[in-house]
Amino acid sequence: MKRTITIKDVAKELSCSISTVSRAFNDKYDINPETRRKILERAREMGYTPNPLARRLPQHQTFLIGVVVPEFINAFFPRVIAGIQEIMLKAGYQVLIMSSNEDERNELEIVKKLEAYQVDGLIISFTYRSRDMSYFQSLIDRNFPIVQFNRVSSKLNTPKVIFDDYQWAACAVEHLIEQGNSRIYHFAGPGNMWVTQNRKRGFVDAMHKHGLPCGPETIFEAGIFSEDGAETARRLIQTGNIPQAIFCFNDPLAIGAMQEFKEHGYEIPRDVAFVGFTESSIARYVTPGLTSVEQPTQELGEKVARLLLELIRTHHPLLNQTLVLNGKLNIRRSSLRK
Amino acid sequence: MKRTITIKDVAKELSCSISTVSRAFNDKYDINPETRRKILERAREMGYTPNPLARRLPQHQTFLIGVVVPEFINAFFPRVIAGIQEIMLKAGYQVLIMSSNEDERNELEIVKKLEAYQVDGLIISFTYRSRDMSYFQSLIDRNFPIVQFNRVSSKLNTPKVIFDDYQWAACAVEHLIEQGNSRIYHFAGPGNMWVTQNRKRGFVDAMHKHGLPCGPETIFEAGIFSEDGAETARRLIQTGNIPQAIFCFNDPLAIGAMQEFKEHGYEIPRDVAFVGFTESSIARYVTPGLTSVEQPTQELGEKVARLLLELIRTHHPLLNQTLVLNGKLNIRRSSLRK
DNA sequence: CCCCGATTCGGAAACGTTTCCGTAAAATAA
DNA sequence: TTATTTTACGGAAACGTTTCCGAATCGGGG
Repeated sequence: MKRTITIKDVAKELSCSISTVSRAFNDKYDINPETRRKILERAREMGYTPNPLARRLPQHQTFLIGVVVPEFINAFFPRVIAGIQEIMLKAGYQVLIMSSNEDERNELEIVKKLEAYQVDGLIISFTYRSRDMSYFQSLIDRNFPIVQFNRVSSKLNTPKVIFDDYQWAACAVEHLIEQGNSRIYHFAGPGNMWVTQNRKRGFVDAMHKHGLPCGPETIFEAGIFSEDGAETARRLIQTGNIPQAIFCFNDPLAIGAMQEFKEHGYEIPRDVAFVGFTESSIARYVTPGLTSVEQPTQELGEKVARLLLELIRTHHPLLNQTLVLNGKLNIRRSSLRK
Repeated sequence: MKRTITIKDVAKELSCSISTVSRAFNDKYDINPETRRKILERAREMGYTPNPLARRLPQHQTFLIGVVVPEFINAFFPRVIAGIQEIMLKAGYQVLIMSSNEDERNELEIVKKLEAYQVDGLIISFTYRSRDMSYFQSLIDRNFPIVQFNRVSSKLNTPKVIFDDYQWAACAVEHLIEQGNSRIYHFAGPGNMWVTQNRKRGFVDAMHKHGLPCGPETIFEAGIFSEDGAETARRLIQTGNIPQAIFCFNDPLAIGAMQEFKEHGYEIPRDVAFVGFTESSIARYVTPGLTSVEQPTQELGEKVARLLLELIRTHHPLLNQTLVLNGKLNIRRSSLRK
């Protein structure tokens, strides 16, 4: 690698001081517009760009923000990240994306790395197992800007952006009820996840509201992957305990379960109807098409990004709100009893 | 944000010089193991971590590498990135992930940003429209370490890691031929992509080898998204020009086309058989399951990362090879005429 | 006891910027 | 004209490290 060309070279070339060159690039008042123009022009010719590393050192700002997600195999998080990038790039920030791979230890390490890299703020969606929040609490105590989304922890007092899981779970279940189903089961997500609780509450309350049974024997902690859905379906089939409809925590769960039922000769939606919760784009491509709650992923990302920017700027405690986003129910064949 | 604790604080606390503290952290020989131990211990107690920004300034190494991918909506690139991270993190590098969103202008801007951030190297997979390689050539001329993968440009003399598209396309087509199909069409990808050419050649050569017709009227430049597949299928259906089997450039194309055929009353694989090329994980969840070529995504990422590390270390021109990876054909119902 | 090499450490320059402070020149006011 | 403010710029410190160079200490061989 050749020696890169620095501010000194430009200063020497134009026989002026480095402070002047710096001022030209930072667009400060203390400079003649004419000289500024000249410097910028000549610098461009010389191929000079300020070294952001050195630049950030005295500035105590890195214009870097860290994003930690539990995975990006499913389409959900990548799309949120796309929304985040959209906003952040415009605001002059770079986004450091890291995946904890659903591993709490990884997660902590990554956050420490990001902290050591002096990121100006952090956007995080937790592992479904994350329990120990003490380190994050200490970060917050040190006034470090953090915004949570999707997989949030209620213990942490930061801005949060979540989807209204409760309402839309209820909506999905009511759709199943409207279709004439009364024996409805719920395949739930991992127990300690916030979203799991909310979707489960939505299920329970919707059932109660219509006077339908929904004891613990109708709720199964299935998990998060399609294999989990298949596994839980298999158990159901073995015991012969088949409901009319199943509301699933997410799409992979639903798709795994549907696959399993189909392989055992059940027809969907005739024998068992399904509703999922979209964290992927495959719902429309399975057969039959999977009715599913759609979340505004891109918008979610943008909201999160804007909140963090605001938090970095003002550190205003009033930002520690919980923003609840709306979605919609995409009705497809898997839930329709025509 | 409170003032962060620096090397000076540690030095003062232990009443030694900052150079000694620095040496302790950099594990250099010029230090008594005993003092080193003490310093490290006390520094940990004080909660000191070296500021990587400042650290990298005199070092002329950032331990940052940039990864530019055209998208990460499909599962393919995220998985490759997972492989890259795996290796890079172990080697002490951070990975800056950026998506060009299939936009050539974006791509160029991102690369310049990454360059300005002094990344130690670049891993890139090009936009399907990327044509102007002059800037990348200039980077290479300046001895900047670049590794290409998947969507590579043959104009650029760098290490490349690609999948053996030619061979596996041929393999996929031969599978269709073995199943008794003779009128086979190809839904190709965007024209200027390297991989498009290779998969197309695989198709053509396999057809020729078995004495089957494969003129230009059997090859359709469909695109890259499921909508493109649906669109192309629609055109075929309108003209009534239906082949026995279709070999698709990728899975989304195949899935979109299958959907379209199904909606028009065709049965798959009875009326039309399908084979795709996996850049996603949905092949097994559509109905019927989509026969598809599987690429070793994780391994690809790891190989790419190792090559870049080697390139950074040695700048050895011998590394400018093209690594060709192997895959496998996952046979599912969409192509089986039992 | 002296000299020399090895070991361990401190001082200071360097990395490429930004920014504070001061000053000369220019512009304005008296 | 002189006094005062404004404008434009240069010098230098600072940011938090690494690293070069030199010095002090120590041990051992002569």
